[in-house]
Amino acid sequence: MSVRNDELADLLEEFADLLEAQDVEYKPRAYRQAAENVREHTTSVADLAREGGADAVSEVNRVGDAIAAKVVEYVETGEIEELEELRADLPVDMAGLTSVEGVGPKTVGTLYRELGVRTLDDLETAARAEEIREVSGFGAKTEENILSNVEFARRSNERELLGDARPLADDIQRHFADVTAVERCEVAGSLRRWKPTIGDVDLLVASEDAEAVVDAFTDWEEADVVIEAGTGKASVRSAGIRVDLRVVVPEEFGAALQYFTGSRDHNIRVRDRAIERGLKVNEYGVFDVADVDDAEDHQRAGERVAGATEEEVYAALDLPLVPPELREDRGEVRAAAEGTLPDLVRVEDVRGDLHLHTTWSDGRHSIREMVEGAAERGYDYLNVSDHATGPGMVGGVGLDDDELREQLEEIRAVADDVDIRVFAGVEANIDEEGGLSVGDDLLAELDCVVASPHSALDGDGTDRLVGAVEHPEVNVLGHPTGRMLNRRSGLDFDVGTVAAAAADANTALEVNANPNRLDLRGGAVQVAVEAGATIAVDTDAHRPESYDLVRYGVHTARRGWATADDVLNTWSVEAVEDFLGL
DNA sequence: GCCGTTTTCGGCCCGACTGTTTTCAGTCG
Repeated sequence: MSVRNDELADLLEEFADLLEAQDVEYKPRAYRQAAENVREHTTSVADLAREGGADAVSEVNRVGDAIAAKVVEYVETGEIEELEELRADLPVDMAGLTSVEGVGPKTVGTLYRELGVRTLDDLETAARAEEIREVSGFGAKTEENILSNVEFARRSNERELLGDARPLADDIQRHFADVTAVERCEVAGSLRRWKPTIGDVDLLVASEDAEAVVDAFTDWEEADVVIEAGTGKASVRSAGIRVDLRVVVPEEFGAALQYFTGSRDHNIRVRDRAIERGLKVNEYGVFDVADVDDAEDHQRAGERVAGATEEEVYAALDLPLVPPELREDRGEVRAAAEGTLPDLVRVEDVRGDLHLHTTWSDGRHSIREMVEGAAERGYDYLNVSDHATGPGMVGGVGLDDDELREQLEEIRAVADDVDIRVFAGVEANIDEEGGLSVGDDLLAELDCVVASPHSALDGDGTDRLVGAVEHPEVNVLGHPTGRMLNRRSGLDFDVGTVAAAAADANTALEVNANPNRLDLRGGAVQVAVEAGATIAVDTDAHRPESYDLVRYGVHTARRGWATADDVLNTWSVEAVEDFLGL
């Protein structure tokens, strides 16, 4: 059983928290940065450990010899001796306790030493017994805050889905559109980079009247709780999601937007480039500090050369604007400097959807309604791809070959009746050996075959997925890992291997736009595109309104550096027919 | 513990906010 990157990253974060609770300096940051890079690494770090040892693991950004050795130790033995010692000194549910708003590693350490608090339950009990306020450095207010935040922490110990957070951000942007003090309002942070899950919603507003903006923010009808409200920033919770607002003056808006969009590693690259040019970049602007004695004297030291817009911030560093989706320190600053940033696919480039369902399987609408919905969006084509029966299909949802033949007739009948091209397809199931759940003769009759894994969604799926993409009748590999965000992590597989096979076999790899999936993820798309594979961005719609989810898929593809040329369903009908061998 | 096209040693981002302090610590982003 392989160890997932997430699991390794969680361990390293626990390491960081335990060290921080002991007042160790600098190491916690090192472990945290290593954890983040392990989590985001596009291949299995455990495999690196097994195949190349500590040397291979230390190739991961911000992972050095010491942490690499610990990763190898964990992969080989299932534990890390030093971590076990730290846990013995501070035997607490660190992740659970620090998930309480306002409770960090140091607080955890103090409350364990003073009150023996080890779990969320202990924390709640101590707060109710009014014991926490007796501890030096704590008071009644802190105790009340802990008590009110424990319950929330218990309910939501996971990150928010992009698909939940983005509509909330859309709503507050509409709210701010009517506030005269707001000159500009943009989403920042990981939400602006369209990460599949986010910690909170970051909003940035340009205004000369910060107080009025903060007031309008806390008055927002969707704000359930005001967490804090200062003169230049404020935080509320809405629908269980934390929303952070920052207000800046217009001439610093671009610099602040760049700064708060991140990622941190991207910003470090940008800052390094500034330093090379005798410039300083921070959230207030770009400053020429070549003639300044002490550039660190104050935040706005030197002559301001940029700040009002992001374009001018990047331009001051001789760079074009880097699209937010690329700001992950995966080579984008170098590409920008060399003028080789990709011309990323856009939502409006999409001309059809190749994966959707109807009442024939588990969809909510008829073939005709799904076709008309696509036509209303202005699509040129769509592929009706209901579930076939087979492994992973429960409750009689999937169609057997006879039913699929029957459905084929109805698809052809509807197709003859409408102006857009309707492909007859299926979503077949990939079994554990990489075979399909539909007969080859029927597959050959269909226009566009989507093959997806729906069962046995753990372990290494490389061979299985290669088998599927090499099947001569398969055109699209649907949601390749089968992951469900916050619920299951899905198959592990070597993206490069599957993508190379897919490129050879003329099979597209799907970015499933459903916000619970976003599968492939951006990092994998980047590897796939580099390997020459074609991408399909599909919504897996079960109703016409779900076609709107396509934006999540497109932005995920953008996170993978995909251009419109890389994405099958931005092509013309004729080009898609050619790809499908029709 | 990590990192380096000025460093293989000596630095590590830092400001806002809150609550507890009576000058600051912890958390968060």
